[in-house]
Amino acid sequence: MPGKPTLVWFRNDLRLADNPALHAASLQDSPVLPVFIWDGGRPNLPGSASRWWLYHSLKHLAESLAAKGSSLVVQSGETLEALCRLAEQTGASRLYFNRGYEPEDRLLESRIKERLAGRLEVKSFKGNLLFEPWALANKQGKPYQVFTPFWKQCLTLLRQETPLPAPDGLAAPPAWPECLPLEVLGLAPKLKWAEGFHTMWTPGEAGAAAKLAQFVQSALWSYAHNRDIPNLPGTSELSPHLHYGEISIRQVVAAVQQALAEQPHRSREDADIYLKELGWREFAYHLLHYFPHTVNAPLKEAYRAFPWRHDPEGLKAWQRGQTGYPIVDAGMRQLWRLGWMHNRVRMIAGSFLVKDLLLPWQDGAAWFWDTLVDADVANNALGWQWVAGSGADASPFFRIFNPVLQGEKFDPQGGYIRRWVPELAELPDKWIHQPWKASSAVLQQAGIILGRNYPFPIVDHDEARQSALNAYAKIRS
DNA sequence: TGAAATGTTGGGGCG
DNA sequence: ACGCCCCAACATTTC
Repeated sequence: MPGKPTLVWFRNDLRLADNPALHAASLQDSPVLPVFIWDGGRPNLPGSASRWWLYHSLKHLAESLAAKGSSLVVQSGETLEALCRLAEQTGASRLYFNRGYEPEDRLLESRIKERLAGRLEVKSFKGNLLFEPWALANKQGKPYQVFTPFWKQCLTLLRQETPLPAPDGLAAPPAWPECLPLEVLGLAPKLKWAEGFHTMWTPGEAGAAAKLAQFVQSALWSYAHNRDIPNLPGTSELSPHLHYGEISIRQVVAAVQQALAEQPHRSREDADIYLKELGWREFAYHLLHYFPHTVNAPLKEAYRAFPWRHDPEGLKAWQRGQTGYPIVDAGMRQLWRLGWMHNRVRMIAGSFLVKDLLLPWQDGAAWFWDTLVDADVANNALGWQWVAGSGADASPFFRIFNPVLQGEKFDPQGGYIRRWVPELAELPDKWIHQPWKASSAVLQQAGIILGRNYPFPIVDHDEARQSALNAYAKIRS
C-alpha cells in the first residue's frame, strides 16, 4: 500500500469540489490527510459572526470528508508550528494548500516553504481567485487603481474553464493524528444572538451550491434592476460562501456561463453586470496585495488629515439601528439579525456613518468585521474606502447619499423598513422614510411616539451634509 | 453605484 | 397679436 501521506491544509477553501490542492492530493497514490488549524493569535482573526459561520462550515466539511472515507484533523495553535508537528508525526511527504491573499497569508506561506521545503514537497495552488493579484498590471506595469480598465483586462483573459470534480474517495492514513473536537475552538458565540442566522444561511459546500443553483435559476436574470431593491432576494447571497471558499469563484463563473450557453434567450446584460460584481472582489484582492496598509489607513494620503468627529453615542446609535433614519436603522438591524446587509443598504448606512455622523470609516469597518458573516479583509477595506471616498476608484467625497431619497427610490413601498423596523410598520408609504415629517395625527394613528418608541433623527441631514462638505474642504487643497 | 444648486427653455396667462 | 413674466420641466454644473 501507499506511500507517505499528503497533508492538505484547509483554510478559506472549505470545499471538496474544484479544490485544486485537494484534487492534486487525491491523484497521488498515497493517503490524504486533511487538516484545519485554528490560530487564535493571527492578525485579522475572524469576527464573531464570521466565527459562527466558520464553526458550522467546518462541521459540514468534516462530515463531507467522513462520507468520503476520510476525516478532518482539527488542531489549534500557531500554524507553522502545527504543520511542522503534523509533518513530523505523520511522516508526510507532501504539503498541499490553496494560496491565500491577505498580507499575512503571503508571509506565512513563504515561511512555511522556507521551513518545510527541504523535508517535504510543499506545493500551493490557485483556488480562490480568477486572477491572482500579481497576474495583472496596467500598461505601465503597475497595479491598477481604477476598476474599469482592470475589469477589461480580466475579461480579455477570462477563459471558459471546467471546475474540477470532488475526489471520488480519499485514502485514509494508517493512523490519524490528534484531532480536537470543534467545540473546543470556541468559535460559536455564547450569546443567543446568532440563532436567527439559520433562517437565511446554511454554511457549507451544499448550502453554497444550493444558493448558486437558486440564483442562476431566477434572480440572476433580473439582476441589473433587482440587485438594488433590498426588499427582494435580488442578489446571489453567495458572499459568505465565497469568503470561506465553500464554493469557488470559478464554479460561480462557470455556472453563469453555462446557463447563458444553454439558454441563449436569457439576458446577457444581467449576467454581465453580475460577473462585474465578482470583478470587484478580484479588484479588492488586487488592491489589498499592492496596498496592504489600506486595511486601516486611507489609500489617498490627504484623507489622513480628515477631521473626523469623536462621538461614541452616535456610533452606538448607528450600530444599534437607532439613528432615526429608517433605511439606515433597517439595514443595521438586518445586519444584527442575519449577519448580513443588502449591498445597497451597506452603501447608505456606510455613507451615513462617514458623512452624516463624520465618524471614521475604520469604526464602521470594525463593526462590519465583527457582525458580518461575509466579513472579508479585502472587500471590507475596499467597500469602506469606497464609501469614504479615500480609496482607489472611490465614490467622490461630495457624493453624499440622502437617506430619505435613497429609501424612497429603492424601497418605495417601505417593505424593507416594515420588516426590520416594525415599530414603523403602520406608517403610510408617504412617511415611512421620514417619520419626523408626519403630522402628529398620522403618527398617533401609526402608534408612534417619536423619542419614545422610535428616535428623532440624531442629526439633520441637510446640516450634516454641509458639515461634511466643510470638513472635506479642509483637506482638499 | 448622488444630490443640490444653478441654468435654460418653452408654454401659457395676462395686460 | 404681442411682449412680458412666471414657472414647470429638463439640462448642466457644482459640491
